[in-house]
Amino acid sequence: MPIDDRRVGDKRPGGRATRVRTDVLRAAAELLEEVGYDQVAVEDVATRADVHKTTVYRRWPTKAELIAAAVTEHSAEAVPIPDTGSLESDLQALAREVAANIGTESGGRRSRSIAAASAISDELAERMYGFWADRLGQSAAVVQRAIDRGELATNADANLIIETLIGPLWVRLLLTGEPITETLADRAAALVAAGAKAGSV
Amino acid sequence: MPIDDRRVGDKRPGGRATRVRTDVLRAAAELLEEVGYDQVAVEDVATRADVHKTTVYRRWPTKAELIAAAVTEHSAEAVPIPDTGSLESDLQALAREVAANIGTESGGRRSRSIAAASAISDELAERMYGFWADRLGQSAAVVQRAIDRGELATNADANLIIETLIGPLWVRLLLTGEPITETLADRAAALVAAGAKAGSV
DNA sequence: AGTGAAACGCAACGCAAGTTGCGATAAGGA
DNA sequence: TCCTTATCGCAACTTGCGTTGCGTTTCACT
Repeated sequence: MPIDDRRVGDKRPGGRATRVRTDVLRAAAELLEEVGYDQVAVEDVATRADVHKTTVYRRWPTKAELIAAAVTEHSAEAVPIPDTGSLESDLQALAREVAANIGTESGGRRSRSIAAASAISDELAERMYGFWADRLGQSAAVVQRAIDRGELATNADANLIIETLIGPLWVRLLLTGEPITETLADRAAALVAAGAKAGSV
Repeated sequence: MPIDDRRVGDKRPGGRATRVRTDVLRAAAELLEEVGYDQVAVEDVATRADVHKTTVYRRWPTKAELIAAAVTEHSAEAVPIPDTGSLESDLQALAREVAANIGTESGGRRSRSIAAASAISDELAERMYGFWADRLGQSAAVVQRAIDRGELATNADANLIIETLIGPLWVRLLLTGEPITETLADRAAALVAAGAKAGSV
């Protein structure tokens, strides 16, 4: 259970406590993208945030908690859900978005660390699961709109379609290590869109 | 670079050295499936294998190397590539196979640890990439056969199709944590098969 | 059987992660 | 402004991973 439950609206929203919190999370996110989860030392995070090691450990009991907090803080920012008018282009936009996020050197390192979190501890895994279920659930809206437009049958599996769309990107990131390009995103989107439509006939 | 380059045909294939090797790798694989990567202590592996901690460290310089060796040893065993006569059923068989491997409690823990390896060190990641590239490359044969049969266009992207097939399974394992069932495998196979055929028109 | 080389067991060590107690400081309200 | 409380800095400590040196055992080959 994270000690860090400070949010906007708490007792001291604008004081030192909040500044320390944001500084530490930012430093953690930076280091994560630079060297990867395993190479991140909590003490280095503290140093970069101009804070003492003890302070970090008091807020986030373990390195895993700290990284999880930093990642969710960063990723919770913007989740643009495309609405271009057709399933193909919506899926393409989604896939390109994911590819842009995990396809870069730093983004890849960050994303790999996220995935690795589920292997660290079951408790941490649960937190990440909730995060992703929510995020993919939001993306599923494009499928629902396609159903509403009559592009897909009413029984189309929105979750499966989204999971299958981003699947090859994550497989490349975590398993084969092959490059994650915009072209790949486009092809995956075309493949999944075609399959979804064909399957819903 | 792993010290462990002993193979069948080496200097002392039947002696203590080989027994130690197999015992340690088996113990490591067991513990990995029981508690997950992060909770595996090298000393515990040594104890379970009735071997001293030092011996393990001499063969495998780091915990990551040890786990990687244990995993590849286990996974390199059987890779049945289905050949049922149609793309749909071949993809279904492949997906079911993967689902059976990563869908169980222990298999899931093992697979998560494999994926986490790419976040541990770049060197270790390279090893795993090679392993998976080879494995998925073998699976791509079913797509090639479909092309040969005329089910798919000659320019069908075999790698993409395989990556998209297993994608949703791995996404569930690593991101959303949702159950990985045979039904899911069947649906993913149907979706990808339909998409591959539609896209190749 | 004997012999050199390789591998193992054992104990001790170095090092970094994570913890704890206490004094100092900053925030919010009277 | 003053006072209470929460938070931080600091230093010392504990713990466990990974390492090293050395004596002992086992293997493969005469």
